[in-house]
Amino acid sequence: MSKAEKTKAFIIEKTAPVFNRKGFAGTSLTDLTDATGLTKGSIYGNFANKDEVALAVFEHNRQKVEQIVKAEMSKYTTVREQLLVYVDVYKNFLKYPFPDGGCPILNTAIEADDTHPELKEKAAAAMLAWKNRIAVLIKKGIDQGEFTTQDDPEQTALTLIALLEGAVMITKLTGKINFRNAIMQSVENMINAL
Amino acid sequence: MSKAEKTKAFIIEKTAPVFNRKGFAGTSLTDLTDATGLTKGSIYGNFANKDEVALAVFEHNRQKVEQIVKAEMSKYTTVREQLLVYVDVYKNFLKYPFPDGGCPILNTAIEADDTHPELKEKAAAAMLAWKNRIAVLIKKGIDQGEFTTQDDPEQTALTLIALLEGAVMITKLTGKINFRNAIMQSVENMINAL
DNA sequence: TGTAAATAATACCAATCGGTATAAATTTGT
DNA sequence: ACAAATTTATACCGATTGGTATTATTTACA
Repeated sequence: MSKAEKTKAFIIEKTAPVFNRKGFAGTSLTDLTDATGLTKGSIYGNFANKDEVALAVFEHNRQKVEQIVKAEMSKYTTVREQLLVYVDVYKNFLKYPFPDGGCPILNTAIEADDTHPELKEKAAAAMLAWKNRIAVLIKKGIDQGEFTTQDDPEQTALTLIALLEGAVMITKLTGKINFRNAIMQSVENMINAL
Repeated sequence: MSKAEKTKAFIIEKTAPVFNRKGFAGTSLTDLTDATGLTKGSIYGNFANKDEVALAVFEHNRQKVEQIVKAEMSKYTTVREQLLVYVDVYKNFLKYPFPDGGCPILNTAIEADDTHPELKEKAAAAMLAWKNRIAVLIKKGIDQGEFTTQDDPEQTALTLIALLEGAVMITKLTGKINFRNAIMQSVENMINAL
């Protein structure tokens, strides 16, 4: 890992929480220099522009969530237990190195959908991959005889994601942890009914 | 309605879609003058600053959604039909004068939660009011014997909102209308199971 | 270790940011 | 219709925006 690669990774790591909290438009180059302690010249020596930093940061945050879920899932064998990992991670995200500022897909989706095509595309791809991963898992559960549900796996996957992201949004907005617990209870019921 | 009041309403109406699409940080004063055809002086003669315009715009967009739902609900008598109005409105929002840029509560929640306390507070209040309205409606359904569910009305209300907002987010991000239909089917099933 | 190449810091750029003082134009109440 | 009050437009402010050319420093390789 060369010096440049290290610095690049350093910039991404330090600015990730800023972008995820303030959004792309709300994050200035001064925010980036403040967060890293580096100068503008140094940042622009490693990235072409603000967009490139933001895209790399999104990727970084996305992978962070993916890794947490993957690591937790590997602890379990049944599909049901593995699906319930999402409930645990999104309910107790403080336990994990979850990205500061909340779910990056949700944050990016809302800000970028009308303003930043490149970021929107990245978030959309991440969303589709997420949906497919869950749908495949549910299909596996059905094929293996663990689930008896007649519902379409894709519909269930999308419903699950909507609930998780909705819960994150409502909880961050209102500050009511009970609200998250209530919604997560619904998710749990849904998974247990499969 | 004085001239000033008319202009104020005009500014709010014309800038509402801009704020709802671009967000607070992403909307500049130039955006406001472009959208209205007015000058900076004129806008600042009616509002103290950008924040005041944004707060008034949020209120405007919020009321727009509220009025649509209220008007639709008045067409029905059973609680179940009234709850299903949410499915119809959020599924076929193009049929209605729904705010350009999507659900203002969702948009404001995501952008303002870490950046703009005043806007966050407004969005949080709107969210709580929304949740209470649905919970009261469900309780009414139970008391009148229309619903037989044992579930906590507040939990159901929160789950419903999470699903609606999650569906909006996923659909806007991916552009897949089928995704919205799938999630809305789940909402419908949930309401019909009450 | 010396040197070429890559990286980082400095200093600067035009453009735009939110905001305001003042002047012009338009309402408003009489 | 007229004067007073209000509303709108003009012209400007300092600060900050994203970005860059140049200089200084460090790294990497022979």
